[in-house]
Amino acid sequence: MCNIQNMRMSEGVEWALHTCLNLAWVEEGQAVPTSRLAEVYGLPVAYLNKQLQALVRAGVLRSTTGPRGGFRLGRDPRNITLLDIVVAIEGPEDAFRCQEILRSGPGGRADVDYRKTCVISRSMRQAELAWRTELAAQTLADVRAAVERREPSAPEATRVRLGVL
Amino acid sequence: MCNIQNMRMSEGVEWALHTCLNLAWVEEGQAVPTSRLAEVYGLPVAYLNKQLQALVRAGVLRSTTGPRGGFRLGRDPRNITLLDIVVAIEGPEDAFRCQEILRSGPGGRADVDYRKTCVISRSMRQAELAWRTELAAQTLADVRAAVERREPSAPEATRVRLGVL
DNA sequence: GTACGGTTACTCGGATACCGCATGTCCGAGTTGATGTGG
DNA sequence: CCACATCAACTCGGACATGCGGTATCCGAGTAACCGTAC
Repeated sequence: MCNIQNMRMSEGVEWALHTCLNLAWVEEGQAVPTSRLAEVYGLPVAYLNKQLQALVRAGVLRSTTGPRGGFRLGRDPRNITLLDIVVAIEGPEDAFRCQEILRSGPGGRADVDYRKTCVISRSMRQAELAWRTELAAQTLADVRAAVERREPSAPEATRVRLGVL
Repeated sequence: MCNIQNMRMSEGVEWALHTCLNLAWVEEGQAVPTSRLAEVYGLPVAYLNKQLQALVRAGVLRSTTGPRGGFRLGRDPRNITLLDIVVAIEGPEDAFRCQEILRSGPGGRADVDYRKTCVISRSMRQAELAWRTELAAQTLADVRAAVERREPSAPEATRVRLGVL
C-alpha cells in the first residue's frame, strides 16, 4: 500500500520539450515530419503527433501538410518559454484545484470566492506561481545555448539526424 | 478536443489541508474521529479516512482506535509544513518524471544519469524545487495564525463543531 | 525547352479503442469505556 | 462502597470494486511535388 504515483505530468511533456529543442536547431523554413522527430528517441509516431497538435494549437509550432510537410517552430525560440510548452500539453489549469469545500462548511456563503479568500488556497496558488515563474524564465533559446556550450556538435548532429540540410 | 485536465493533484490534498488545520485548533490530547471531521465539509467518510491514514504513515497525524479514538496532530503545528501534508498524500515523486529519453537518442549511453546531465531535466527540477520551497516555508501554525487574524472566532467555532471541549 | 494538367504519395488532423490508476466502498481487528456482579 | 471481569460499541486499517482520463492507434482530408504530355 504505497501510493507514490499521483500528480504525474504527462510523459508527452518530456517528448514535447526535447522535440521543440530539436526543432530549434533546424534552420528557418524547414519542416520536419513526425516520423523523423519520433525516430530520434524511438517514440510512438501517432501519439507524438497528437502531442505536437496541441503545440500547434498553442502557437508554439506551425504545421504543414503534404510532401515536404511537417512541423517547425511557430515563432522565435527566444519567445518560447518552457512554460509555454508545458501549458500547451498539460493545459492552463493549476495542479491544485480549489474545490472550495469551505462553502460546504460552517458559515459557508455562496457569494464568496473562496479561491481568493481561503488562506490555504492562496498558499497553494502562490507555490504554483513560483513554479510557473521559474519555467517562464527559461526560453527555448536559453536551453539551446546551454546545450551547445556543453556539446558544440549538437546542432550539426541534430540537423543530420532530422534529415534536414 | 480540449485536454485541459491533466496533471491534477488529488482532491484529497485539499481535504487533508483543511482537516489538519481544524485539528490544529483542537487542544492537545484530544482525538477526533473521521466521522466528525468529514461532517464539517460533507465529505465521504470512508475515503477521507483513507487519506488520513496516509498522513499517519507520514507522521503528520497520530491515530487512536476504539471509543474516544480518532486522529490528532502528530507533532507541533510549527513543525508541520504544507509540503509535509502534500507529500503525504501525493507522494514524494516529482510531477515531471524524466524518462531519460536521451538514452534512446543519438549517442545515448547507459552509464550516464540523464536526470542530472540533461539540461531540460535540470530546468524542470529547478522549477519544482521552487514550488517545494514555497510550500515548505508555510507551516500549519502560520496558516492557523493567518486565519485567526481574519476570523478570531474560528478556533472556538471549530472546536464546537468537532465536538471537543 | 517550356507550360500545364493529372496523378501519386505524403503529411497532418481528429475520431475512435484500451488500460491503468485515482476514486470510492466495505468489512474485519483491536481497543477502550461501560456495565453488572461479587466481595 | 469498591474492584474486577465481561461485554458491547466504536474506531481505525487495509483489502476489494468501479469509473474516468491518459495512452495508444487508426483512417480520412488535404496538399504539394512529381511526371508525363502537349505545344
